Parts: sequence; C-alpha cells; structure tokens
Amino acid sequence: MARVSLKDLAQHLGLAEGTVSRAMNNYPDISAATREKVQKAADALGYKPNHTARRLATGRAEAVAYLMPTSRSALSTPFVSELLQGLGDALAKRAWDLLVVQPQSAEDELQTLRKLVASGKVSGVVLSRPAKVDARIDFLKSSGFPFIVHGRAKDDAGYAWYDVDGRQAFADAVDHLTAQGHRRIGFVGAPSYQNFAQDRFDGYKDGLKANGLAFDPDFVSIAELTDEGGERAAFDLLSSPPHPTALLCVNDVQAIGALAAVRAKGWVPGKDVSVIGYDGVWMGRHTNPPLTTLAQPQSHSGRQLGDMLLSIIDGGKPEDFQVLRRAELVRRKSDGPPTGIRTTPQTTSREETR
Amino acid sequence: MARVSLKDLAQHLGLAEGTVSRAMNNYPDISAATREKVQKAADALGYKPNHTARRLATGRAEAVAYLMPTSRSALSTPFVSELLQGLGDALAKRAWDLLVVQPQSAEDELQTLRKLVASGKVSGVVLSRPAKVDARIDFLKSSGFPFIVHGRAKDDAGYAWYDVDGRQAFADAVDHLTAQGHRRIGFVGAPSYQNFAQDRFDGYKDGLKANGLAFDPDFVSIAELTDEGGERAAFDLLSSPPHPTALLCVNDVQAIGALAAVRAKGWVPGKDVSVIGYDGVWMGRHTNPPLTTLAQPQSHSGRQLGDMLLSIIDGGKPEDFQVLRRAELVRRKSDGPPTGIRTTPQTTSREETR
DNA sequence: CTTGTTTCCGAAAGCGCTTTCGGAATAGCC
DNA sequence: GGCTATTCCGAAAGCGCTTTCGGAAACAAG
Repeated sequence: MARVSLKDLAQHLGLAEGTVSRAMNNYPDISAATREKVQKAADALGYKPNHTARRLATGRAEAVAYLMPTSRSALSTPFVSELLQGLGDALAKRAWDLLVVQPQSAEDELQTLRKLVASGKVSGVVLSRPAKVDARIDFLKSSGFPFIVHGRAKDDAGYAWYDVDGRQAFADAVDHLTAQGHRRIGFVGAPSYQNFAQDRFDGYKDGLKANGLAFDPDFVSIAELTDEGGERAAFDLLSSPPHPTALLCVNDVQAIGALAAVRAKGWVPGKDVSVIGYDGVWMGRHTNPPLTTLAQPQSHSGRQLGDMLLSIIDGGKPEDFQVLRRAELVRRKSDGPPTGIRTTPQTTSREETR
Repeated sequence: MARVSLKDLAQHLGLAEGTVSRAMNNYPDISAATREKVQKAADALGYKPNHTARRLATGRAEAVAYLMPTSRSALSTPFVSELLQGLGDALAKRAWDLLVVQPQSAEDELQTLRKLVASGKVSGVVLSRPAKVDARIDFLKSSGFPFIVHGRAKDDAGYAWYDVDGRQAFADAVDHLTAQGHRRIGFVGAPSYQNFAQDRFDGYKDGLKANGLAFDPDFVSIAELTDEGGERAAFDLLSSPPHPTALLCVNDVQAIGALAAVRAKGWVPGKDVSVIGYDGVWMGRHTNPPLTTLAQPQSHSGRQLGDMLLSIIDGGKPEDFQVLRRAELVRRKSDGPPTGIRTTPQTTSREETR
C-alpha cells in the first residue's frame, strides 16, 4: 500500500540504488540478466518512480505548459479544448505532462510567464492568440526558452508558429463575393491588437484592391468577438444606406450574430444580404440559414503544435517550425448574388468607380 | 541571467540556507528585520524558488490534475475549457498547478489514474462524465486519494461531486410539455452507461408517470452525442406513426440535430413538433428556430469544483462536498402546443389511456 | 601466468529546497 | 549579578532519484 521507493526496490533485490536506477533507465552498463530481474521486481512490487525526484535530479522538467488566453470571449472555448487534446496526444508519446497555466489578468500575463520559465516546472510553453506586437513572444525569444505559438504576431520571424492564413482567406472571400456580383462588401471585425484580426482585415482590403473596389471605412465596423458584438456591428453597417450587400465577419460567432442582425432588419440572410464567417465551427451547419464560412483545415493543430514544440526542445531551430495552412471556403446558404432590395438607388461616393 | 538559487541568496546575505528558506516561508522564528532583508534581496536578485525541489522536500505536490474525458464527442469541447478556466481560478489563489491528463484510450484510463496518484505529481484529481458504475471512482475511493467528480455515478455516496439534477429537469420538461397539451412525448437519448444519460432518461419516465402517461419504448431512441446522432434518432422517431409531437433530447447538440430532422420531415419545429434540449449552450439562441432548453446554472462549476477539491485536500470529508444544482427551463421558439398535423388520426395503443 | 581489456556493479555526491534540533545571544526576573 | 526564558539563527539531515567514477571480477591476449 505504501509507496515503494527505489531504495525499497534495491534493498529487496540486494542491489545498489544506483544500479537499479540505471537498470530502469536502460543504461548500457547493466547486464541483460539483472536488467530483467529489476524490471520484474519493479512491477511485482508495483514500483512507480517519483517524478518529482526524477525531475530534480535530472533537471529535465518533462512537461510543457499551455498558457490560457485571458480573454473570456465565447469563442475561446471550443478551440482551447481541441488544442489541449492535441497537445496531450503529442506529449503522451513521451509521457510528458501538460500544465495549464492561467494568468489572472491580461497584465499579469508576462509576470506569470516569467515565473513559469524560472520555476523550472516546464521545458517549453505554447501560446495562443498573439497580439499584433506581443510582449510574451518578445520575452520568450530573448530568454531562449523553447516555445511555439498558435497564430503569429505581426513580426513572425525568429520563432515557431502554426497559423492559418487569414489574410489569404479573406482576400479569397472578397473574390468569391465580387464574382457573384457584390460591389459593396462590409467587414465586421475585432480590435486589431489581436493580430489575426488585423490579418483578416488586411486580406479584406487586399481583396477589394484586387477586384478594383475602393476601400470605404464606413463599411467596416469593429466589435468584440461575441454574437452580440457581431450583431451590433452588422446592424450598424446595415443601417446607413447604401448598406453593404455582403458582410465578411472576422469569425463565425460574429457571423452568427450578423445573421441575426440581417433578419432583424427584415431581410433574409443569403438572399438580401450575404454573410460569410471564418473558422468553420461545427455549429455553422445549424444556423438560420446555414453559414457559409472559411473553414480552418481539420488537421489537429494541437497535435502539430505539440510535435513541433518537442522538436524545438530537442534542439531544433525555431525558425524551422513555421507552418502556414490555408483556409477553405465552405459554401452553405448564407451567401448568394446580390438582389436589388430596399436599398437607396442613387450611387453615392461610396460606390466604387469604374 | 543564470538561475539564482537559495544557496546564492544565502551566500549573498551571509545567512544560512535554512534561515533564508524559513524567512521566505514566514516562519515565526525569524525576526522581522531579517525577514525583510531577505525579501528585499530576493527580488533584487530575482530569486524564484525551484518548485520541483520544494515539492520533493515537502512532499506536497501543490497541483491537481484534470482527467480529460476520452470520448471525442463534439460536446465535450465547450464544457472542458469552461471547467478548466474555473479550476485554474480556484487554484490560482494558492498558486497551485493544474495538470491536464489525457488517457490515450478508455481502457487506459484506470491505469493512467493509478500511475498519476502513485507518481506524487498531484495531490488531487477531478473527474468528469462518470459512467453509471465508474471504475475510476471506485479506485479513487478505495485509495483514499482526494478527488471530486463533475457529475456523479449511480452510486453517489462517499465521495465529492458537483452535479445538476438532470432527472428533475427532465421531469420538469415533461410537465411543461403536457401542460401544453402534448400526450406523445419522445426521448432521444445517449447510451446509458453514461450516468447523466440514465438520469435524464429516468427523469423523463418520472415525468410521464407523474402526468399519467404510459411509457412507450417506441418513443425512445438512443444515439451518440452528436448532431447527426440526434438527427438520426429524431428522424426515426418521427417516421413511424403515430409519432411523438414533442421530443426531449438528452442535450443541446442532439436537440439541434433533432431540429434538422423535424425540418427534414417537412414540419416546422416548435409548431408541428416541439423539441427541447439540455445544457443551455450559447448556440441555442441561433438555431432555427431558437432552441428551448434546460439550462444549467451559470455559476462557474469549475471554480466550485476547484474550491471543493482544495477543501478535501485540506482534510475535509468528501461526503460534505456534494452539491446538486437545478436546471432551469429557458423557453425559446422550439416548443409550443401540439397542432393537429399530418399524423395518423386513429388512436393506437401507443396513446396513453385515461 | 602476467598484463591488459571489458563487463558490470557499488559508492558517493549531488539536484535545490525544507525542517528539526540545538545552541548562542539577548532579554526578563528576583 | 546569577538564573531561567525567549528570541533568533546555523547546522545538518533528508526528500527520492540520477550520474559519475572507480574498482572488482571476469575474460582475452601474450
């Protein structure tokens, strides 16, 4: 019942502690015979090594931490556990531990990180949702501590990251919409200190330019990353004529709010006003109408992040681990060609020229 | 730059290691003067205690583990991160760590747990989604290791848990439906080895009995906990006349699938067939139509679980920490009085008598 | 049979911190 | 001023494991 220690095991076998330890760790200077004897005795007695002691002795933490996002935005929830599962899988191969670290506030974040790397509790950390310029990344880079980020900051050089190309995706979306005949395309976005928000916004502008449409600041509205946020922003955009005939939303949860806004205006989403989201969340299939979206690739990102981080801890160069994936447009029912609806007919300066 | 250890600090101060240690830990036998001196020097030199060494020396792990559910059912995702956040908050007060442990398979679970408690890595664990009879709980109970479970097994005695009363909730839902005039109420459920599924099913039956309705096995269909599962199950139920005029679904994601099934039959959910879910997920407001559901109380369950677990680790009796919350019916648009629709008119034995 | 190699294991010396124990120094008391 | 109480700190002795180092035993070579 009581924990059996290495000493107990050694005593039981009549061997020295060190010998038993080396046997358990497959040192080459242990004869096959005794190694086997040790193994057998070990699981006969139910010996389970004390990880803490091992860590102290080796100096290897054999654990990595995931720094939880501090923003409580509804959206963080689905992707966090997805990521955690993947990380867990990756770490399981080596029987490493996964720590979840939760800063108590956004300001607290850097301090938490400092303590974390200093404590020696982990040998690597994974960050997510970087800001455009992210102090956490700067600190980690300068400290030389192994880390990887899910997403990337504006400056994406010199560290490891995994991201999907939101900029490209939004440019694609504009292409798609203009191909359908839309000329007034709105953007409902999130505060751009979050780098992904900036990326997608840039993609939106790229798309306009590529299609010869003028950028009109009146067609963009920024809100928080919730359904209500999206709804409010969309409602605003739709309230001053000439309103956009299509809305690109920075993510699906905002898009879902936007759908509600369109209906609130008495219009039907997908007919009168097109709405396109981003993420490809499961729920999109069940909205009213089903949401057209830019879906992230299904590949378990957590798994990849974990594997990459492990490689870096093993000595890999962070710069060698930067992967950019492409989002895919999945068409459902919330987009379509623009229809001539209750919109002010006169062409204002907001209309693109050409 | 290099880590500064206790020894360094002591040397720098001209004090003994032990003295410095006691000063840092607020031992009463250290004079206020030196305590202060030590504190100052500590953060001047940037001393951060090595947690691993501390753990080894004290034998206290100062960490708890969350055992991830192995089922990949879509639903696990939202609630996992919610729970993690709450746990993190609770642990932050003591600066304890949160480990996320992920068994590689369901069979592996018990073994993982064994290793976990033996390794000394944590001083408590939290489980979720217990089975009707759950080997993990039995093991933990017999081992005397501190733990708490989110939900509860069929046998809920002798350990700590936090649960919301699904049985009561489903009985309430049946009341609600019969009050509206429904007589044929279906149940789409999940495999009942999951205790919560059994609970809710029992509540459904309780409700029928309380309202003088006969239980009809043809009105229940079991499927996996996904939208497709719910859709298939609901479709089946609606395909053999006389079909139920209302569907109680074991959770919201199934209910969302059920909504789709109703539409697929050419009916309109909430009018021709009522459907009610369970959980109160955020998404329910945006389905078509918005989903009536039995919402779990908003109180951060993770936080509560954490606090309770801490109390138990401190020596509290597990039996003293059992909290049962009540779900609340939030009415949206997916339920209403039954309408006489394309249903076979003749009263079969399936109709309740009275 | 000596010398030189290998093979295998025992014996320490930590890893960085905590905690008990005892004793020096100071204070309190008659 | 002697004596007992306090106050405060130093000095080990670990916690359970790893890892280096050296040497005994076994083997090979001359």
